[in-house]
Amino acid sequence: MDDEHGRWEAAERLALVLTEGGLQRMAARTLAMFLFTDLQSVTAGEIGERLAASAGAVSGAIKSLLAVGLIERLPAPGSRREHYRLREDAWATLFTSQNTAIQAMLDAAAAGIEVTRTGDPAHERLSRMRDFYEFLLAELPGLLHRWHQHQQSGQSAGQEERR
Amino acid sequence: MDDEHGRWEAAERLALVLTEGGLQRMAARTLAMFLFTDLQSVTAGEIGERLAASAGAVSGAIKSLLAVGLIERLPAPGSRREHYRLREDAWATLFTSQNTAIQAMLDAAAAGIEVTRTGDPAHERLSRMRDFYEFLLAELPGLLHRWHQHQQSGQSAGQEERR
DNA sequence: ATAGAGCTTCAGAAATTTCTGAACTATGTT
DNA sequence: AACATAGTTCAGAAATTTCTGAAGCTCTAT
Repeated sequence: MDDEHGRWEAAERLALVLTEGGLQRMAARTLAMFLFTDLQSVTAGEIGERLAASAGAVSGAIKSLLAVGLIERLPAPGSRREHYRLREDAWATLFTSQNTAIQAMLDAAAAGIEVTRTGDPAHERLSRMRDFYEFLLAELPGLLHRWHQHQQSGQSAGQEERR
Repeated sequence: MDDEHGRWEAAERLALVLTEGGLQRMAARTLAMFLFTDLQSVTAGEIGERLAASAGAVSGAIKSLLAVGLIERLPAPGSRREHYRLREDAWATLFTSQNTAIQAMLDAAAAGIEVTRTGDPAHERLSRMRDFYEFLLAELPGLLHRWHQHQQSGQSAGQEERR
């Protein structure tokens, strides 16, 4: 533990996983940095320095992470530099963002059902697809609810610090 | 309904959604074609014709769809052309394929926990991340089980007929 | 007010992904 | 056995994504 080299290597590895998952490259690296830093909050400059990226690239990454709600801007301590940090519910948010993908699939299926005739193979197939995504969408709220309960009931990794 | 133009437009639209979700472009278009065709099975040639794509591109797309288990090769009727069709459980498979992504996140978190010291902010953050993905992974089997039950009990979520 | 640090935007460069076309392999037909 | 059709592979072309660097804007402190 406490292996500085291993830490950033692990961070970059996580960034790759996030990229596969659909995040843009620099956004993924930035998110990983937020996770692996020991600072309570970081500035754009610090991110750029650690990732060896231009200010422009960092700016874009922060913008997109803010947009999807994974990080938040801290009420400025009073200074020139903006401070950001990972949001408390970042993981649930990241997971939930797939709801929109599921809804999009549902819509696509519905559109297909509209333009095909009842009984046609395509119509049947699309109906099954719609059923699945409808089911999935209906299950998600309960799943997140169980997560919050699970969290409340003080499981492992419990001791939070505040700031 | 039964609008040939609208049908393929809807198919291409679904392909875009699938692409956002991480599928390669041609694989996504091919999968959409499998969904929207009225044929019970299709050949590589038919796909290439409909999508106006080269045989090489189609070959690659089929290969990758087979690899993730979304389509299957039909026991050749006896001929030269290979026939393929969408697998019955394609949607559950597509959904489940995210399990590997979740496992990858879990592994990345674990790696980070290894190289940080207990009590460090990063260590705490990574622990919370691990907790979430552990929870998620544990929930998935139950969710798929409920889907299969839901399916059995024949409620096709609406006014569709069965076949 | 002015200076200057930090941030954003954007055009063009660089890197990556994706597709085509042609050569090659395999298989069924005559 | 020879031919022809279906499918696969792969190098290079095309398209797309992503990043840099520079210009411009904003806001704090002097």
